[in-house]
Amino acid sequence: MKLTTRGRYAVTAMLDLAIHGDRQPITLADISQRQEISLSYLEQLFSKLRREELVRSIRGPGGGYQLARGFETIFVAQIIDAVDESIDATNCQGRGDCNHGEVCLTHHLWQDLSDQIHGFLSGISLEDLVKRGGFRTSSYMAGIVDAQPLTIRDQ
Amino acid sequence: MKLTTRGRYAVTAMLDLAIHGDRQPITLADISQRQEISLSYLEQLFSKLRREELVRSIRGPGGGYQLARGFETIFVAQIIDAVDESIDATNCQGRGDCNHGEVCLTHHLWQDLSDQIHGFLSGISLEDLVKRGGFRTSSYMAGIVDAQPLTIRDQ
DNA sequence: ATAATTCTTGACTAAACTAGTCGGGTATTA
DNA sequence: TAATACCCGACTAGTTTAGTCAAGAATTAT
Repeated sequence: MKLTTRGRYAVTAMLDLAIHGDRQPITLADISQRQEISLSYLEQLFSKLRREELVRSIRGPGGGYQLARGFETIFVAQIIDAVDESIDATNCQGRGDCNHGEVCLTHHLWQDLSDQIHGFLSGISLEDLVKRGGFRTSSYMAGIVDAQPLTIRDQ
Repeated sequence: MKLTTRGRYAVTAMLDLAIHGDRQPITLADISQRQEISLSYLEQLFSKLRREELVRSIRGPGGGYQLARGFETIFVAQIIDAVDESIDATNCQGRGDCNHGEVCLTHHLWQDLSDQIHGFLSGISLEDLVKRGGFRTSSYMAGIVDAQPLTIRDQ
């Protein structure tokens, strides 16, 4: 798993679909305008989302994209996994040869963290996001105060 | 907050200090050999760790680095914050102007995730890591099976 | 003193990645 | 047959990562 702006874009776009796409298909041009994401970039993302069967595409005039299944069965972790393909595992690749052929000192720590994050994001569906208007469990202000850039890279 | 291999290196190096440095100072050359991290790269990292007063340095022969305080009071989140300075908040910078001047659809979601991760890593001290030999709470095999690269970027 | 050791600092770099553009497709509908 | 909208691959500027290199300053041992 991996999480960059790309993943955020994908989740945002999927959420847009979930909100607006209950009847007719939604064009990427619409999503592009509403969410301020470049159209070409959206095309790249949706190519992956379609391959992972999270969305369905309909070509031609009146076409666009739809969720491939109910929004209560699509989870944030799945969306992120679809677009942020986790190419290389920099150090030990999940196997414990990070340090002189043995497991490195902090291997388990990152493993735990990985589990933690994956678990968290696997528990949040598009339905949750739609219904809670963004899924903040605690107060709004707490979020603003605590706001900081956040990045986690690699296995 | 931000988490890359740099953060992992830093935590690994600090853990090495916690394990080996209870009496005399430890040289970066030692850590470099034991943990297979480039010496020059370690120098960069420890420069930051020292500025954040997580370690103390002693120059000259017999010198090296020591933890600046007890290992039960140094937490993983602090180490990562020290080396992975979170320069830019790509989209809304923590303020809610991500989308047309309003908060973007998934703002709260990433906020929650950020809190989640920070909370998790703020609860783990070097002492925890030393005593549990890597801090795996669940079974070892579960970790191996679930092993995947993992990356989270930005606010 | 002076040599060896070890930290200290800054400039530089190859490789990778991100976010995005561009151009040319193909399917479908009006 | 023209317009719409998805589809796909190649290309790119900018940033970041992980690392090298070189010079210097403090401290200890001889």
